[in-house]
Amino acid sequence: MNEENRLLREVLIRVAADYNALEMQIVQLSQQRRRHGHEIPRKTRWISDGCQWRKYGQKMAKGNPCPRAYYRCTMAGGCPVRKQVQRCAEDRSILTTTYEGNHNHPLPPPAMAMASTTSAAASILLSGSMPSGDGLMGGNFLTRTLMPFSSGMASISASSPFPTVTLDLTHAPSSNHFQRALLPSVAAATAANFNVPLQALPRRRKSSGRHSTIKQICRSTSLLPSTTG
DNA sequence: CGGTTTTGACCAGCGC
DNA sequence: GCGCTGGTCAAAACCG
Ligand SMILES: [Zn+2]
Repeated sequence: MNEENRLLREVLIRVAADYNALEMQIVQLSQQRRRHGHEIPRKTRWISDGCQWRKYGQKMAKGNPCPRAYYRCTMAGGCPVRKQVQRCAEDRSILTTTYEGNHNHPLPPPAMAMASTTSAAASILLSGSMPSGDGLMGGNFLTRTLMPFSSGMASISASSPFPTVTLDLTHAPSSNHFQRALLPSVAAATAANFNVPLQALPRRRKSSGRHSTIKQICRSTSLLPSTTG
């Protein structure tokens, strides 16, 4: 266990390093373009999750004055990813975003890089510490995994029935870039390790079929007004 | 003009 | 079976 933890730590540190490098590259590139007058258009600008979302519904919660919005990924035809966003009633600054399913198409480069690395980390973890008896994630070991990484800025917990990851970024620091990269990473990791055979449900309406689900609870620092996110 | 948001209708589950 | 409720459709409005 200790050995695995050490290994995991190294992997995570590596992830962090990769992310830092990528972010630096992005910043440099954007600055260069700004210098050259080639400002990145709003449309193709970086989106919160790295994907384009189309809103397809909104419902008012019964006892809450905060509506719930439903989005669908429009980056590729037939991308089964859905997303629903809900604001907390009392604390308007808290958003709860729920992603369901995994993308059908490649993600943007930074997210992809992070995703692959994170996936590798999760893979190592699974093969190493998991007794592989139940085949599913055995409790909170993903939590422990990403704990040193987050160290108070995010907590990850998983539930058994089907891949469900809950990120609580309520008190995250100013680096919300990190969140943007972390989210698709976790998504891809769960997709890679808990590859559920999509079970061709004939257009079921309810009962969010067997997909990996990711809940993200975060404060809306400046993230909320993201138009398509 | 194309794509997205808005917004009421609609429809399937589910509890009673 | 009935009505409530949450999720989705689709047409119109909206916007760059
Ligand atoms: Zn997608």
